[in-house]
Amino acid sequence: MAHSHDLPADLTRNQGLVLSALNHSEGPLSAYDILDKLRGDGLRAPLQVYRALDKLVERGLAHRLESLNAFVACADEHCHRKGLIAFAICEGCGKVDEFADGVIEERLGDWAGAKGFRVERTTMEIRGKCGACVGV
Amino acid sequence: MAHSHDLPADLTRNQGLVLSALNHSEGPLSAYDILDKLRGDGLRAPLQVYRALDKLVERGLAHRLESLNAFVACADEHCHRKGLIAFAICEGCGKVDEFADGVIEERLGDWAGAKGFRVERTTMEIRGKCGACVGV
DNA sequence: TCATTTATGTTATAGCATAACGTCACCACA
DNA sequence: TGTGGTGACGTTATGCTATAACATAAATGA
Repeated sequence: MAHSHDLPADLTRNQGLVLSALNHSEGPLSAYDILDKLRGDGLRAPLQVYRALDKLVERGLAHRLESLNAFVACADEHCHRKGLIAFAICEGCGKVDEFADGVIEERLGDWAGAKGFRVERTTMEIRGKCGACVGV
Repeated sequence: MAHSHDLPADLTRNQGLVLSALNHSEGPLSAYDILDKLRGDGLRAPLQVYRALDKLVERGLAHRLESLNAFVACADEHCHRKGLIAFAICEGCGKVDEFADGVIEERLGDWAGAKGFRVERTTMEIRGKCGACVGV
């Protein structure tokens, strides 16, 4: 759902515009979708959007969905969810649900420990139909 | 590691060429990487590669790595691994390790059940450094 | 002050993926 | 025998996603 929390005060203009576009969207947006929404605000080039997205993702204010090549605002109001986040993406309505699971993270850690693999980041994306769309 | 198992007999020429290219590669290949390797065998257009990849992925003989926009041969010799597969991608050497974890799958199922979400497929990709590359 | 860093704007280009068309080989079965 | 369906193939063109390279300007901090 589109939510209306205030943007962090220290965002730059472009970062603020991009985050705001994501916050007001019902679902994920591609960088080019965002650009189209923000042409009226003076943005002209993909790079302006990508640069803003980089910063937002870095700060955890937005997430990249690898399987869609698209971005969503972080669902957590105050945005400090740590560790592995999983996304459930509905193919019906396009909405994305975000959740964390300590057990999954732990299993992953076990596997990595056993293999000597140093985990830097993990993407976990579930595709399917959400409850509302299954009923149809 | 490049391995040398025989290809399934019922692959078409293009599918065989593409799978063979993946089998002989140390790491993931993009569709265009594959195309370049196979120009000598008569392939000319990206679509020829993408069509073959679609079939291979559908049959579980190859996997798509969403976070790389690239593809790998399935690591399982006889290729019938069912359910969720996780990939650990080394940023150092580029190699990909493939594993399955029943517990993770179960946790996912629990979450989905509680939400009424019908899971169709899941991608799980871990980025980091493999044991061999951490030491460096 | 002056050097460093960070954000910005712009053009051009690289890399990934599919649309839309036509052809051909194969196979089931009337 | 032939006829229709299916699935692979080949080709051209195009669209979507992402970054390189270069220039400018503003903020930071020793």
